[in-house]
Amino acid sequence: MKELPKIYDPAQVEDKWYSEWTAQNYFQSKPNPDKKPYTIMIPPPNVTGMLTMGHVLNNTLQDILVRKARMEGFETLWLPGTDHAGIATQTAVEKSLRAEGKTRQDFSRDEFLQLVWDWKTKYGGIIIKQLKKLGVSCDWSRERFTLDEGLSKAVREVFVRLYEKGYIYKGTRIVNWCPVSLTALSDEEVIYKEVHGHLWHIRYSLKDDPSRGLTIATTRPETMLGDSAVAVHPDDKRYKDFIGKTLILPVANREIPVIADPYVEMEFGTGALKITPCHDPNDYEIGLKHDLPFINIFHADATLNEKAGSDYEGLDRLHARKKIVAELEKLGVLVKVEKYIHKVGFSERAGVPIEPRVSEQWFVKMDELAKPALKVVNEGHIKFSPDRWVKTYNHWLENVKDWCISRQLWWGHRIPVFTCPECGWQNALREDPAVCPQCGSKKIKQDDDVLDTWFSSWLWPFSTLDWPEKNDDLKYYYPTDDLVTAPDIIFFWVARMIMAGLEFAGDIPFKNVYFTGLIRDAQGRKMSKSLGNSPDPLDLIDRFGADALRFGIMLIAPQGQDILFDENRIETGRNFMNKLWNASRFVMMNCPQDYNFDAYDPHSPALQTPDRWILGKMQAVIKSVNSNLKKYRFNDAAKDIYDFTWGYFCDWYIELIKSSLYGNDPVRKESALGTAVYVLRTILKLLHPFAPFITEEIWQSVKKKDESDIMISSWPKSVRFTGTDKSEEEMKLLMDVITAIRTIRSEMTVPPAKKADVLIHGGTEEQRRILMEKNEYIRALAKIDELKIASRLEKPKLSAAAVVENLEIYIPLAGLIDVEKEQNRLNKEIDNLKKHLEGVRNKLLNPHFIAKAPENVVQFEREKEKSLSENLSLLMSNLARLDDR
RNA sequence: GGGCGAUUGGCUCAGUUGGUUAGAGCGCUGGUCUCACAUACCAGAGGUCACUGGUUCGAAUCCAGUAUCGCCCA
Repeated sequence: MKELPKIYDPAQVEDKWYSEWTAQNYFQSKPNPDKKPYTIMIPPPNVTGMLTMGHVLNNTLQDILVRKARMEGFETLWLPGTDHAGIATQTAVEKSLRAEGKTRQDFSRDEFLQLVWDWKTKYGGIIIKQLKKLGVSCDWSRERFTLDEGLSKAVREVFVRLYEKGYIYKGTRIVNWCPVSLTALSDEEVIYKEVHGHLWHIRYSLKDDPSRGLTIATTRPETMLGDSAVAVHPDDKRYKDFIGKTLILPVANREIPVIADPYVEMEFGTGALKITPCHDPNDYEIGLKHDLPFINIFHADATLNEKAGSDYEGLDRLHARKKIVAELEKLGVLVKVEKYIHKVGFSERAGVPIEPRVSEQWFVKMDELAKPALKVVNEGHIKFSPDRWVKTYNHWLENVKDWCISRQLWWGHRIPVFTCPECGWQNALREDPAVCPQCGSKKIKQDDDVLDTWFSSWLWPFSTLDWPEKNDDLKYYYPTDDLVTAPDIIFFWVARMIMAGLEFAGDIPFKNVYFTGLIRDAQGRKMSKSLGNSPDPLDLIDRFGADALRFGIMLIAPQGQDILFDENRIETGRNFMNKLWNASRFVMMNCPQDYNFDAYDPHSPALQTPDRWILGKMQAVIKSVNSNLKKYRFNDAAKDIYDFTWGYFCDWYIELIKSSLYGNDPVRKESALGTAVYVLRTILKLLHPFAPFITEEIWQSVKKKDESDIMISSWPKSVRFTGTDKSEEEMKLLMDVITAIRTIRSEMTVPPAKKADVLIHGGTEEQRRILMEKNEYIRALAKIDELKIASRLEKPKLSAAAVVENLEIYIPLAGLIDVEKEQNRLNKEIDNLKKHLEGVRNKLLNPHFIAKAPENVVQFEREKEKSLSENLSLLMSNLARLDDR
């Protein structure tokens, strides 16, 4: 037998097994009519992204589901891939160009795209490599990318179908504009953050009577250069006679009307609202309604343009704001400045405030797509877990707005709409035309914009299976089974995938959605690059091992709750792996060279009480792990395995069997060793989805001759063994007695090396029989020299006492006993019992309780009362006799 | 403004159908390098379950309200 190191070193093991599994093609899946499929599509990370703790959580969860399904005999496909992350990737490339003093406009579109592809090749593989470090069992032969040929074909097909159906249209609208990325964004890409700003109160005076005027309140004074009106509520008595009059806009000195609109909130600010139709979505609506002029004062990069006047042209938003506030002050029209906290929309990617901008964009009509998507979730065809997310989903879909899908970028799927400048023909096409289909002009031109990245992601569950091509894969794997994702992309992605699945693939894209929590730092803050509070998972893997990271995260990932990350959770994971390693080392050290792993029979009558007991506990843990995983209670399943392995198998069972292993009885030795191996093998299987590497490594030493690797082995089944109930009872008594003796020893500070004598008396004949029969376990685990068990024994002088289930336990401690200490100990125990007993008696004295509580509960309390009072009197008499020296 | 979630030892969290003295890990205290493991072992201390009311024989658990914190939407 090879001597194993005392400390488990994951670095020696993890990469080795990953290469082995890959070499064996274990992750690869092919449609197999003899097996049921189990499919998960990975939420594709950004191709140029780096692995975050969120990815670790999300992908570990998927790997657990997938590895378990594989062991259960499903034809398992976990399909991986990445998305092209339009804005993020293009921004990254442009940034690197800027470092060389260049912009994308210095290149042709094709040249620039080549640069992005180069960039993708250089950095694109990183996150995939990182995922492999984590141990995920994806079918890499099927890895997809949202911009690859097949997926692009799907995107184009979908666009054309929607266009032909009239669901895609082009329109001039006010949209969310990112002044850094210089593109439109969808509503979902805007994040609202609380900002400490100001509310400036500015007086606009009447043209006809400058002594009178209206005071408006605004958070963005610089936009007043684009004002077209001031609106008041039609019922607002204060302003009734202003309606229809003309105001002079300060600084710009333009004339603007006062209009009435019920949209204005009378209570907010001054009740008078400046209307800037080009720079606020609500003002835009009012502008349309009242046919106001639209004055755009911003360039695309949110610097002011010539319409803002020569004093302001070229300034950015914030400089213009400062300047105009100073000017208003000088003019004496700045009435008041209040501090004001309000929400401002920021660009999700660039992190700057978005600037509403009127522009021509492409939209998808959503209302018809939303209806069936609502239905399948509300009728339970797709289940959300936790199910409270259904409400959020419903709310969004019931109020869904049209989706702005055009982006003013180059990196992405170019919108397949072609226009002929000669004859005005326009259409969306599946193939690029050489000439205008109508007039034959060669000047036919494709739209310049690309599609929102999510316009490819929403097709992911079927585009990855080569839709629109009809093939066996699609038929076999679609609909997929589980989707694991974070709730922050429920609108971006989950809802849209459901719509797309129903509309294009003709069925739901998945049956279950599990929403993970978000990982936060130990102070509860979101992990972010700017805070620098996000640990690098690769660094954690280096230090603790992937298994420890995975298991540690699973232990702290309660269902659907946010997770506060703390490194010592990963330490707990590492310690557990080490514990398992050493327990396995112990078992193997006791296996003879030629040990036959096939010979063991868990039903053998030769098995001892501890053997049957641990088999019973194992039984329970298999059941519990199964039921918890079914309910997506990953942390509970992890804890089941942890508690069983550490708390029962290591702390008790291994200690209990040492006497058998080191003893001379071959039958007992065989039973103990066989059971230990059998239980260990089961632990490894149960743990394998959580900690694939270490379990595979250990498995090689305990597998049977004809068995292969653990990752393709079979999932443990619940089997009933005989005699587990009886062994459970006996073991409980044994463990209680051992713990009681240990407690006395510890509290009386009997040195662990010193063996003590113990006398046990009282109790029932059956109890004494059990203790007699198993006395060697008590001797070994409680470190006892002489053990006497009888119905009546005299309490030795100078001894400490404990009571367990009406058995009295005495430990003679001549020379060691501290009478006062023992007195305190007994008194404390007596107080405890008294308090408990009082509660029980109060219940029993309550006639309503006796009358209304179920019979078994009443009976239970009666029995409790009996045993508590007996224990109490035994302890009290021991206390009384303490002075007998 | 609307919705969702959280509040349980010093910290982070379990507690599933209301019923045993509310559990765990970390931290803390005392003792052990005991021949698998000091990344360990043994023992212990520590909680009026945010607050107020209600339902019930019985509430951490169900209901209503309040407070604080967080998230989403407008």
